[in-house]
Amino acid sequence: MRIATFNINGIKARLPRLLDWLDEARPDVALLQELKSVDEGVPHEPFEERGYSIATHGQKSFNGVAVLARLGLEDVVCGLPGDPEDVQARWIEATIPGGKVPVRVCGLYLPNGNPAPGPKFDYKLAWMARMETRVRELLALEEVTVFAGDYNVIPQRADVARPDAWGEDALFRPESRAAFFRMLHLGLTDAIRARHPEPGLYTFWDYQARAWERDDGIRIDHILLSPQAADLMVDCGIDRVQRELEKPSDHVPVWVELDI
DNA sequence: ATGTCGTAACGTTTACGA
Repeated sequence: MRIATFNINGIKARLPRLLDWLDEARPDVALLQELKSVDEGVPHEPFEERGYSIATHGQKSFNGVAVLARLGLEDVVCGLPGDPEDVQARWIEATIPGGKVPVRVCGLYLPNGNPAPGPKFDYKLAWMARMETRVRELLALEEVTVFAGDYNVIPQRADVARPDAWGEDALFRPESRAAFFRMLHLGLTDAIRARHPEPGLYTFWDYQARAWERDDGIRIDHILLSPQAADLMVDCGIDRVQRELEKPSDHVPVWVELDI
């Protein structure tokens, strides 16, 4: 089973690109971020034609997450638990049935947090604390669980082309990285890092300043695996070529293949 | 050239978020 995450930066602008990618990469499960649309603005037909069930958690203009799965979707949960006041659409969970064992997938779009310090940075850290609580709950079930999405966190210096340019940025500040590693150290495996130790693996290049042409990238889209999922990992990778196509997202897909 | 996108708003341009 191949599970991919892709921050598409706008479903309306990216639909043709997204469908081409689905036809070519054919992931069994796709977790999408930054729909930038309400649920009604996301067409279901093109996905259903391709054999996918779809669940969306949208919001006008900003954020928005979705999950697509060929084998169907069960027990969909929208929104990160822990704060009923939080209206931002950044979290979706679903169970994928049909394999040897069911897989629980969590798709997330973690807050950017800039400028830091400030209220947006406080929101990011509070959101990460809530996510840690949810991760603890799901890990206690000892199931095959995948947490994938745009974390807006650069874990280490090896994950950024120009580390010194990101020193004060919310994506690279010590508080953000510490919160990321607190979750990782609960027993999760960073799929890409487990299999590809080399530096220079990026998932995002800014549209500005010819960042792609200069390979001035950062690794912020991550797939974290529960121990039961990590034991099933066969391969994983970053779909870098997506960045050089016409009208690309500023992110590229990241995928993992599980033996299930 | 405050550099690039995507989205929404009474919109042929501006503001915001990233």
